[in-house]
Amino acid sequence: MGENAPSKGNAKTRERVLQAALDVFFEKGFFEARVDDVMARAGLSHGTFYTYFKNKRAALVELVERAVEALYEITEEPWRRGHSYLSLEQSIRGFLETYQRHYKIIKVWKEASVTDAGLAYLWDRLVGKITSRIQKNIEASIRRSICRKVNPVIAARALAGMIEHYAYAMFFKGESADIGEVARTLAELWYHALYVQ
Amino acid sequence: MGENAPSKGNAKTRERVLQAALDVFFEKGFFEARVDDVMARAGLSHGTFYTYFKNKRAALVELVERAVEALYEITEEPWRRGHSYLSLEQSIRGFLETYQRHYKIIKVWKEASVTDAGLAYLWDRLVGKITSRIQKNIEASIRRSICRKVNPVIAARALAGMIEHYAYAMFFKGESADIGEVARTLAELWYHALYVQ
Amino acid sequence: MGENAPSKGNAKTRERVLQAALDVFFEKGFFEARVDDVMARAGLSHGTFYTYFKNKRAALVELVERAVEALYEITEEPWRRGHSYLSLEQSIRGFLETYQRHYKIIKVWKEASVTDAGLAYLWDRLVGKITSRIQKNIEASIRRSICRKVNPVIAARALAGMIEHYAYAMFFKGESADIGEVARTLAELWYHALYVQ
Amino acid sequence: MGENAPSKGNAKTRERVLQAALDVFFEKGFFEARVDDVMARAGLSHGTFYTYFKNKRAALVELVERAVEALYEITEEPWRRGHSYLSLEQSIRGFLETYQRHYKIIKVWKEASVTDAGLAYLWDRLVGKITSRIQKNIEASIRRSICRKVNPVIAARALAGMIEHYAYAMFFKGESADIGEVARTLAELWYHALYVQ
DNA sequence: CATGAATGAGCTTTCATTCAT
DNA sequence: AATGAATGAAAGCTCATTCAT
Repeated sequence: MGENAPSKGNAKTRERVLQAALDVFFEKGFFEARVDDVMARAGLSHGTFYTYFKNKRAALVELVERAVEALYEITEEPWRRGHSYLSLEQSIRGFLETYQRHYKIIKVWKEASVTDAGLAYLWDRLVGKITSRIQKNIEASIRRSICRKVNPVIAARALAGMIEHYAYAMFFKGESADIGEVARTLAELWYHALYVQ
Repeated sequence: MGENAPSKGNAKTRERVLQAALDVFFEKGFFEARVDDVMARAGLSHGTFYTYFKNKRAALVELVERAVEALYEITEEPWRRGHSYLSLEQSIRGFLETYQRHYKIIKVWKEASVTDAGLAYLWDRLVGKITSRIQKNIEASIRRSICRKVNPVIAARALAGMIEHYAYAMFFKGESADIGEVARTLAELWYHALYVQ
Repeated sequence: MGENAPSKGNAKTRERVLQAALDVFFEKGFFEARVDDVMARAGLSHGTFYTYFKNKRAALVELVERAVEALYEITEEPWRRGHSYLSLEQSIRGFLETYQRHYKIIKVWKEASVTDAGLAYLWDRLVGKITSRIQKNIEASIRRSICRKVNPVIAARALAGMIEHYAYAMFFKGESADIGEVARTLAELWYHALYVQ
Repeated sequence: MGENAPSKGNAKTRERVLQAALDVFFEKGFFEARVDDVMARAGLSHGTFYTYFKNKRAALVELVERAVEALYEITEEPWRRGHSYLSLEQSIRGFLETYQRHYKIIKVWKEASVTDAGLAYLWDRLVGKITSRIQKNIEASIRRSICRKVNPVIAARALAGMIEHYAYAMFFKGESADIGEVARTLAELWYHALYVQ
């Protein structure tokens, strides 16, 4: 990306603009959102936006980059603690909670990705990281014969996709919202899909 | 939607415009596509577009509505022939093939859905139809005790989402493309996720 | 230059826009002139400008290119008919008249050249063409010993510059405006500057 | 002009700003130069500019006014020592050297004059002073019959313009740069253009 | 029906200038 | 005196849509 902001201005104002941008992007949609709307929300003048960001996209990119860092935490811990159903449920729940914590930026991010290859790539890379971790897990399990002999590439993508898709539907389509039960059910499906018994 | 085109004009020309619209929307993206581009592709003048469609969106809606009809075929046949692994694999394969057959309009549709609630609703309704059918299937299976006792709403959404997500990634992100193997793996995951043994 | 206009639109309207552009550029100056001003003068809407020209500069370039063609006539005929004082006077008078005929675009052209290297180049090329013709003339005259032994490069530039400078001052600074007398005096200076007796 | 700077602030800082302004105006052109650029060059903050100058133009005007004083030296000495070819050559050479010594501000000045009547007037007044001195010289020479009977107003303007034009082309268009030879040739042309023998 | 010239609302961006600190 | 964040007027340009021919 690298087209980020001029390093001018006041850090607090910058924060104010970013927060306003996130809110407005989320509420009106990134494409519908006007720089004017953002700055009105921030209580600043239109021109000030350009003290901090090259353009509307640059503000989004900065928001996304911050989220990326936070979201990488998802790819770190989980799946480490064995392949028990329990650890799986905790991992899935963790994912859903992180997703929820960042749902505003995720919504805007995915919206913008539709016409912005750079942003789409960032998302795909994040998903890819998670997926390949799952894939390695499956491969190890197959080697240890505690898992069915499925194509690990396809299986990893399918199961990761199942979770991602559900999270999206749950938070943005207003579907079943009890994270606990969702995590339990998804973990159960996942567990039995792969593991014998 | 109800904002359909006046049924004026020559049917063949209308067809020509629609086909051009589909191609251009697919290639440039719906938002980037200009009415100009569409009509240049159709070999007609810019203004003629508005003889057939109220606006750019109306052409897309018409394309989507046609696809909806065709896509309902997915919701008809499958899952009917028992709950064998085999019928599942055939159903999934059928879904993937239908998805592939309509991939152009699906791509545009999903792209536009991001900022167009009406189009998003149409997709959700289609998915909902499939999902509720799956849900009923699961409920029946549970009743007949041939299936784990999972939350049928969540499970149906998750598994339907898994397939939909995979199809999207496969056709639009250029991932693993051997439909046969994909269908086999997805069916296997699904089958074991739900059915005992 | 080559960044000219879209080949769309009506030829008469294009002409109307160009004429309005020339007038407005001349009156307000190229930099001060707004596309709005031009189109108001043309009695057309703002947006229409962009049917015909990529931007403000493109309209100027088209005006300049037309002038260039006309101005090349200056470089064709003159200085051919011998080196008599009379032919010199006629040539200078011809130059001044042509300059006057195109004074509007010349003023705008020179103004814009200040910050536009492309336009400056076009003017320099035109002047260069005239100058090198004069230079060859001087060289020939020296060879035939009917002219003083001056550096022909410097002399040609100096004399061409003298005429160009005078034309500019005369038409834009409101100085002595009797073309006949000016041409006679300039010719006399030029003639004696070079030719013996 | 009369819009001069308030004589506030520290004289050394003022000097620093002016020097930076001259350099930046020269390098980027007056219109392209940003107050930001000037102050960055001066190693001062943007806002400080307005402690010393009312606006961007005021800084240029101050630079020009200083140059005007220095340039009036051109109008003082020369042409005094008789009408010999030698004194003429020395005068022209002196002009070229003075022009060269101030070439930075002259370039900017002439650039800005294109859209700034006040600055154009200052230049014209300077040129006018030189020209009228030449004119008087010619008139005296005609009275003493050592010079052809030309229109002294036109001749003075033409010859002064020739020198000015050449200086401009020489220093800003990168043409023939040996001042000695140029002065010699220009003096020769001028001398014979006017004086018999 | 087809045409394509004309429209104009609406967005993005720039930067000289101000002014509280 | 110096700072630099904030301002906001102003301009350029795009393109979906209209409508006279």
